[in-house]
Amino acid sequence: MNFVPAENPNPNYSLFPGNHSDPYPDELGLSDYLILGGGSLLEPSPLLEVKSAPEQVIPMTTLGGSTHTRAADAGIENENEIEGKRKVGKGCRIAFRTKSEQEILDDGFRWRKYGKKSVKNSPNPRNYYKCTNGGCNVKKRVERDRDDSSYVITTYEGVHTHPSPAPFLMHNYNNYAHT
DNA sequence: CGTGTTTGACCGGCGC
DNA sequence: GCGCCGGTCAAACACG
Repeated sequence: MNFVPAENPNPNYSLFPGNHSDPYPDELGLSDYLILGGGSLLEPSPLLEVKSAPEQVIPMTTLGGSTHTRAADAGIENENEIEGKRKVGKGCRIAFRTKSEQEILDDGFRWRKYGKKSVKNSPNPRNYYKCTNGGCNVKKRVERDRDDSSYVITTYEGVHTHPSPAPFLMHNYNNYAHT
């Protein structure tokens, strides 16, 4: 059960950019995130556009030329790993690198685990989740940083076609995401 | 019984 | 064509 009542919100809620007035609350350990998308891809989710430190957001189109960017910090070795597989119209992807003991960062949505794979060059497995809401195709994958296992890398892919089931998030969704 | 997890099988893309 | 690799499927299982 990922649902958390509004009167007792999981602290991890605040790690999600849409849930906090400051998307980089250092005291909470959120160190970085990337928006993997833009350019020819679909528009990023309005929910994810709530950010105040644009210098830390690296559009996919700028990642290719640099030998070492925050992409590497996030455990993404090269542009192929970012652009690869699904160059065509799969929507926005965004990766968070979060310092956390927990691997499951409750973002207010309900996720069903559908796979687990060990990845090359990493001692840590990667877990695959789908949003359980019918018709919503959003996926996320969660893995620990290959180099520093105190960090969790969470990658979201797609845009939710529905509001969060959590009232706490609903407020933010209504504020930021409705068009 | 409904819902979510586990886990090996399977599949498709890519490089050689 | 073959093997590697990342991603997904689905049957079995666990648990309320």
